[in-house]
Amino acid sequence: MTSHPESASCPTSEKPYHHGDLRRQILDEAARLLREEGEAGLSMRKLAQNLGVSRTAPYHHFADKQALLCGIAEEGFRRLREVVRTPPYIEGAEISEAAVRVFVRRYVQFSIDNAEYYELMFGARLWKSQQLTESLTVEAHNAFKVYIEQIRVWQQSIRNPNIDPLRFAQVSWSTLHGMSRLLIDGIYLDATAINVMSDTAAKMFWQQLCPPSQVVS
Amino acid sequence: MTSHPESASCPTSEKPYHHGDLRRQILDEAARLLREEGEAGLSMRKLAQNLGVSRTAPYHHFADKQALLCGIAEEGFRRLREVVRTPPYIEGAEISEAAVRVFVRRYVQFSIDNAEYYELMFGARLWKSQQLTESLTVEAHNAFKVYIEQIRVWQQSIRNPNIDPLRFAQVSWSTLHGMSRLLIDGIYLDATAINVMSDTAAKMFWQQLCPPSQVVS
DNA sequence: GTTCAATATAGACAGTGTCAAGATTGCTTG
DNA sequence: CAAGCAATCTTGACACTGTCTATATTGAAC
Repeated sequence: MTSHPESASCPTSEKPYHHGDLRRQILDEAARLLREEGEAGLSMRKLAQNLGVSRTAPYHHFADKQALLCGIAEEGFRRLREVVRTPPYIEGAEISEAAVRVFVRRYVQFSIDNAEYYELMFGARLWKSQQLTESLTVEAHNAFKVYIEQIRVWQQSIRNPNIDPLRFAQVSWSTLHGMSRLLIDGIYLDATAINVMSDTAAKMFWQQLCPPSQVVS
Repeated sequence: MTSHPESASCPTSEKPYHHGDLRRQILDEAARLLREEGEAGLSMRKLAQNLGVSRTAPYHHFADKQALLCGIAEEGFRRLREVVRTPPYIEGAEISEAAVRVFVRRYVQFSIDNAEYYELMFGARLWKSQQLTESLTVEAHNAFKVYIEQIRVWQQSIRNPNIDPLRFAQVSWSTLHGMSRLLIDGIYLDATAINVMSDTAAKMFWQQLCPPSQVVS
């Protein structure tokens, strides 16, 4: 009576009791739901249903919804770190305005291409909750550190002692973050202007890093 | 005779059937809940209960929760407009870096002092919903227009034809918005650095508006 | 004084996060 | 190979949410 014909042993058709890859699939499906339906469209129950498991199955992989969101954000930070780290200039060569331009465009593009991650990564939902996962905290601080390091490299390349790397990092990141959010949240609607805006920001950064020494006019 | 002992005429003790000032009180209590408990702490039911009315009473003043949020955001935009509009410099006098500094500090301070409003005003919850109230849309666009107008005044005061007002408005607003969000969302934690950051941003803006024409060193 | 629109109410429904208790499985250790 | 154990999955239950419907009360207009 306990185990009958349809029980298990047929991994392809009938689902086995143990899913095997659930955690991974939860993360992916959750991101998909976020992207396609927004935060309101993501619920633990719908998630479970879409994956064909019971409502409470996800709770064996994430303590609660908050922990799941932390898990998604964590992946986002790993991706972002790669974007920030990849040098936009030829190794060893001096930094240029073009390199800054590439960097800015790359950041903004990342935030748009990974909007559902970005919103979580920097949303009040996580940061004001005081319930951040240990691993998320680590991953996030890593990303920040990489950014500051990047700025420091620029500064040293430029040899401009007037720049305080921390301050410049804070303000420039604010600009990137602000642009990203305004685009993601649907306040800046004109998507065709993204690159122009990015380049304007890059020019502003560049004039900070390397102020013009001559009058042009 | 219509008015019985407990009916009206005694506004202090027994509640009359018609509340009289419900819409106003809903807006205030909602903002209070948002501020003290965050978005998760705001529910239509709790709101009604706190005000001593039935669960569905608020629905006679706001079509749904979304409309209520729009109402709150609308008030925020009205406040913001005043902040942006108030000239930070002596009327008629030429703009100065100090004036820009005042402007930046004022914006950031507004976003912090009215964090619960700011989050709604620029949150995806409203802007991506495609369900903005008519009046909110108007109010928001007004705020944007005032900002751009402000930039245009600066540019004309400076007489720098190299500045494209629209572009500069977009990027500078991104910086202000980014700083505000990072502070509000609890990512930038060091509140003592707010003014320093603001001033760094102001300096960056100023160098854009009015690039130094001489080498200092 | 009657009528009407504005405002308030209780009842009901589907949906949510998540806790508790029990069922099923695969790995480990004897 | 057997037993046991921890990981995994399940159903049941609870309190809470937004919001629809139908009903009741009121202040003001005619």
